[in-house]
Amino acid sequence: MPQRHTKQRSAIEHIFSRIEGPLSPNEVLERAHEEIPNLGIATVYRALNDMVDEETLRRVDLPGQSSRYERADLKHHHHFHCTKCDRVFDLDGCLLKHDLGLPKGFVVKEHDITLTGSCPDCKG
Amino acid sequence: MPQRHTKQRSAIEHIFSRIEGPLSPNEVLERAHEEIPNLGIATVYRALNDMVDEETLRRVDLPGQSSRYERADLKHHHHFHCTKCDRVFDLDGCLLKHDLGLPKGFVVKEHDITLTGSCPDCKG
DNA sequence: GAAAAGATGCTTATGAATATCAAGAAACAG
DNA sequence: CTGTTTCTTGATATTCATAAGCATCTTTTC
Repeated sequence: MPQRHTKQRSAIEHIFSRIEGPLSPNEVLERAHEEIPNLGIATVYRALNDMVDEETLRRVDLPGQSSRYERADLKHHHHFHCTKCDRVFDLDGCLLKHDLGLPKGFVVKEHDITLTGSCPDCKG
Repeated sequence: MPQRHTKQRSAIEHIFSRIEGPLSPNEVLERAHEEIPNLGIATVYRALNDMVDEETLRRVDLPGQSSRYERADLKHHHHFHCTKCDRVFDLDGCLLKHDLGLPKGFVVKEHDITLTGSCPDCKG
C-alpha cells in the first residue's frame, strides 16, 4: 500500500516523462540501465504493473505482440502498426464509430483499435 | 507444401465447422480429445497455424489474452469481451469510422477492434 | 503392398511474465 | 544520528503459451 521512493522507481518514471511512445519492458530496461546499471527486469515489471494500477501508465496490447506501456495522461488515441518496420505510431483522435448499434444490455467500458499496414517510410 | 488427410487434422477442422466462436488451442484440444483421446497439443498448434496460413482460420488476439481462432469465412466483425464472465461475443458489422483522417502515406491493410465491458448477463 | 514423403506425439527449448526469498534500502522511532 | 521495522530489489526459479527436434507411425504413390 505505501509507496517508497527508490532510485530505480524514479528512473523508470523519468523515462516515461520524456518518452511518449509505447515502450516494451525490455526497452524500459535498456534505457534505465544508463542510469542504474544493475537494474533487474523483475523490478521493471513490478514498476510497470504498479504504475498501471495507479493509472500513471496504460498497457498497450497489439495483436500478436507482447505488452507495451505508454503514459496514461495522453489524449485518447489509437495505434498503427507497420508490419514492415515493426514500428508503432500514435494516431490522433478516436476511430470508433459513434453509432455502435450494440444489442441491448452490452455496456462498453473501453475499446481498443489497432490498424495494421505500412507506414509512409515503408510504402509498397 | 502437400496436405495430408489425417484423422487428427480432420477432427480439428470438424470442430470449427460446428463452432463459430473463437476457440483457444486448449479448447480445441479438449473438444478433439472426445474423438482422438491421445491427440497432442503440438499437433493442435501445428494444425491451427497451417489453417491460418491457408486462410481457413483467422487469429483473434484480444488485449491481454492469448490467441484464439475463428473461422475465416465469417463475415467481417469485431469482438466484445466481458470482463466479468470472460466470454467473448461476436458483434455484427464493422465498428470503424469511415473517415479515418490518417496522415498521408499510411496504408491500412487490416484493423482490429475490441470492445471491453459487461454483457447482458453480467449487468452492473 | 513397400518405399518415400509427411504428420504425429513426446520431450525439450524459448520467451514473456510472475513468484520466491535472502539481502539491501527507506521510513520511522527514539 | 542509529537502530528497527518494513518494503523493495535482484537473482533465480517457476509458470504458461508456443515452437522446435526427433524417432515413430501414417498417408500417399508407385
